[in-house]
Amino acid sequence: MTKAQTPARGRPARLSRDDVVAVAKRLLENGGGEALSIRRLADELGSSPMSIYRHVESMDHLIVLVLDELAKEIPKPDLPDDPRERVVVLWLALYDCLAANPWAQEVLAREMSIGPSVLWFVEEIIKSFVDGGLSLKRAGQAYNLTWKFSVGTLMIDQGQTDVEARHDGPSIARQFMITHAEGYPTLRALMAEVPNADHRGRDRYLMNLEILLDGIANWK
Amino acid sequence: MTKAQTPARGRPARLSRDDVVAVAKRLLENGGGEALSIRRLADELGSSPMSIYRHVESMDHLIVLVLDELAKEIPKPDLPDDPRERVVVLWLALYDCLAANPWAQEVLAREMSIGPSVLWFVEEIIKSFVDGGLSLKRAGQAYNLTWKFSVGTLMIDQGQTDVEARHDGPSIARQFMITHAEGYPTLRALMAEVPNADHRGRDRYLMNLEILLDGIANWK
DNA sequence: ACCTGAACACCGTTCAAGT
DNA sequence: ACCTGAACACCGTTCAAGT
Repeated sequence: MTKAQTPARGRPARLSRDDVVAVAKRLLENGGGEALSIRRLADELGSSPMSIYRHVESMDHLIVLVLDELAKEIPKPDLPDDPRERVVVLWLALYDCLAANPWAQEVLAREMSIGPSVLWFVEEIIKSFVDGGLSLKRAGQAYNLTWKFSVGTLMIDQGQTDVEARHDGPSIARQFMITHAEGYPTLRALMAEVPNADHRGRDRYLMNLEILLDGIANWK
Repeated sequence: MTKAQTPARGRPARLSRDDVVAVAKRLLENGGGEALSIRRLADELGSSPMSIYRHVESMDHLIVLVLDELAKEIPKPDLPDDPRERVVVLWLALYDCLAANPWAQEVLAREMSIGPSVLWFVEEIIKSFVDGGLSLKRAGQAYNLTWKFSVGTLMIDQGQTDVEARHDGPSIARQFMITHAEGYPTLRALMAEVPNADHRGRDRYLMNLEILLDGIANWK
């Protein structure tokens, strides 16, 4: 009860950090990365921009807090006995959460960091790699590799979806590609054989993850 | 000579698209992603912000043009006979260019796209996968997988470096991690065994790429 | 202790006008 | 055809003052 020892003094707090973080999260959920700003947050809370800074240090700090709030909500999956299956199940849980919350990727790009609440997943993934036969150090490296691959996947897939939505149609980049493929026979053949190739989505993520795990299993 | 058929009319152009793109690139090289803005660009060119829009459609369009300018400069490596070695050499050339130009990753995160000038690399990588025994479709998928991994690597490594530079010291996220690792035995053991684990750099990228290629070679 | 208003130094983009 | 100035609707953050 250390808190009760300090008697209430000065103006009573109308806002709390939890309020600020909760509203920030709601703004992101409703309007994506662009919807979050200190000023809009203050509007939504009926306060002045500066009152936000009583409760969080900066925009960067706020982002870390919101990401952690999201991480808390990820349902912890049942863990199979087989270590490799466990890695797949754990990564799919993280993938599903991030894929369902595109704003999280946007803010991940702004401040590349994770809060304490994902540590359960990190712990279980590394442990699974160890159970699968890797040394502790190798398991850490394997975790790092799967993390890089997962972030790359989410960023690129979401980035493509965003660009398509903005220009309603294939992105500027894909148009460039189509227009300039003439000189490149393999590329042209590929575009002819699979013209609507789409490398996005959960199934493709799973397939690529399995390839990665094959490579890791083969580690010398 | 179609151009000469239109006689010069109206005010002569003081700016050109090439000028605009060149100065934008210089701003990025000197000051990173934050240094590029339409207004600063106009200042640097001695013009008003609006004159930029005569030569590029928007900020997004400008970013695509600057990235393509960078891609043009990537030296094309000598290609070994062995298809797998070829893939490694090609990806390392792309990695080296992007690792040497951190601003490119920042703008890659803003507008996820590539211009026509990287197509030579894409062509050669996909061709190498085909030469290595993959079907055309599989080769396209393999390219996409290595691209996702590469982008993830660059983003995360650079993101970590940025955050460390801003807070001069371990990032907020890493401090969270250290503080909260108590409940997680594997994590704690890993931090004790390799306290200064650094997963960044060219050697690690190469090592992970080889793991990926092992997994791809194992494709059923 | 907490909150506010005004200000600083910026953004991308649009509009109507100038040469 | 190309460029400009003024304006619109925003940013994050600092400072000094109010309750």
